[in-house]
Amino acid sequence: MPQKTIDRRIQRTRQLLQNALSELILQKGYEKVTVQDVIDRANVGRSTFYAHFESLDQLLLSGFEPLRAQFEDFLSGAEFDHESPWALSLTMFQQVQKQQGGYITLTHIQKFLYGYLLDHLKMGMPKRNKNVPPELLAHYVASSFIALMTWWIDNEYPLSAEKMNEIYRQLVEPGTMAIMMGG
Amino acid sequence: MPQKTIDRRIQRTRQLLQNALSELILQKGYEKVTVQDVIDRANVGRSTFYAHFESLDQLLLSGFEPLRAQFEDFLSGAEFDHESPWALSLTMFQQVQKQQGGYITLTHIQKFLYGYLLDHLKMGMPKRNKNVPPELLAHYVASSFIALMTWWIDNEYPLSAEKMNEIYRQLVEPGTMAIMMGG
DNA sequence: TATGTTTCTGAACACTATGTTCGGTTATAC
DNA sequence: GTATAACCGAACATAGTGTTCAGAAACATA
Repeated sequence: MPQKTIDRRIQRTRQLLQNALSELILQKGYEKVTVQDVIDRANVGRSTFYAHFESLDQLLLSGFEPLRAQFEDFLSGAEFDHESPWALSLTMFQQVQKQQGGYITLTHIQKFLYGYLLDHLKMGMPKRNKNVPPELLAHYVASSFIALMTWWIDNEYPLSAEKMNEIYRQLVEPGTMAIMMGG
Repeated sequence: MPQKTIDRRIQRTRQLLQNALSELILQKGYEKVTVQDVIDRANVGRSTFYAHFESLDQLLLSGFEPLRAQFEDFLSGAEFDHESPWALSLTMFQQVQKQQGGYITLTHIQKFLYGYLLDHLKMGMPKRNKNVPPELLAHYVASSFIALMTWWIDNEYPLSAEKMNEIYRQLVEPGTMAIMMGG
């Protein structure tokens, strides 16, 4: 049973922590950020931090939640059941650029995407071709996507999302299709 | 001016530390290994560790050195100047499997490979096609390779190096060639 | 605006790890 | 055999983690 309203202090605290983490990640990279850094910058008590999150990872994930939920909705929507998995990529490029997600979250997107692709590949792939495990194919398609996304973010979005998506498909689709149709 | 012989104690200490690190990585993954773990298992004094390496990362890198040097030799050899970059991949699969390098070192291989590919792509690519930056192409080819390698290692080499190489080329070559020839 | 509840605070604590220092011990090269 | 270089390990300073708890502050609600 969800609360009607959430205590303003809670919202405030979480927001402060998330903002502090974001800024610190930009400054020195996630690996080097400590809980101490975050609570210092957010000006929040140590115990308060642990009352809300049990680790830095959790705090990071909590910020990613809206984006993740959005993708989940999108992926479970009926509209794409009969489309190929490729229909996803453009939206993903666009969403990531819009939200300026940063590549910190890409790991999570990758896992998510992998699971999705694996399902769809298992359905859509003929039984032949034991040669190439669907897990490998899904891993490749997801990894390639993340690779392009990483380059794109690192270089501060030098091309449009549409162009990136076009390149992605040009690169990945031919080889994948060939193998799926029975290499 | 390099030493004629290296003090046996030095060799012994470094070997012990490297072995200890390898074993610990297999047991619990690099991220969770501490200096304390390493010196305990190697049975080496704390100060001794720091006399040889200034961090765990350095110790890790030192173990990677032979493999890296080998690749460097290989890549700078004349024999492949007129071959396509694809000639590399099989050897790499084979080498990594032989040396049981583990994916810890893959980051370094990737950087290395990226530089190599970028050089060769800039040479071999017509001037047309400003659309797709060679940096992106090199990044993609290197990343895909690392992706397949990662999957292969994670799953404990379920396919032969030859088979992996074949799949890699089937997946990556068509799209890449199409773009290089002027997508 | 009074009240009971929830949240925040911050200091104290136990713990784990890092990296340095230094006097004493041991192995090695020659 | 001896000088030297490497090793040892305990002690120390530093820094981070995660927990606890009593008191202060903010909040929702009526």
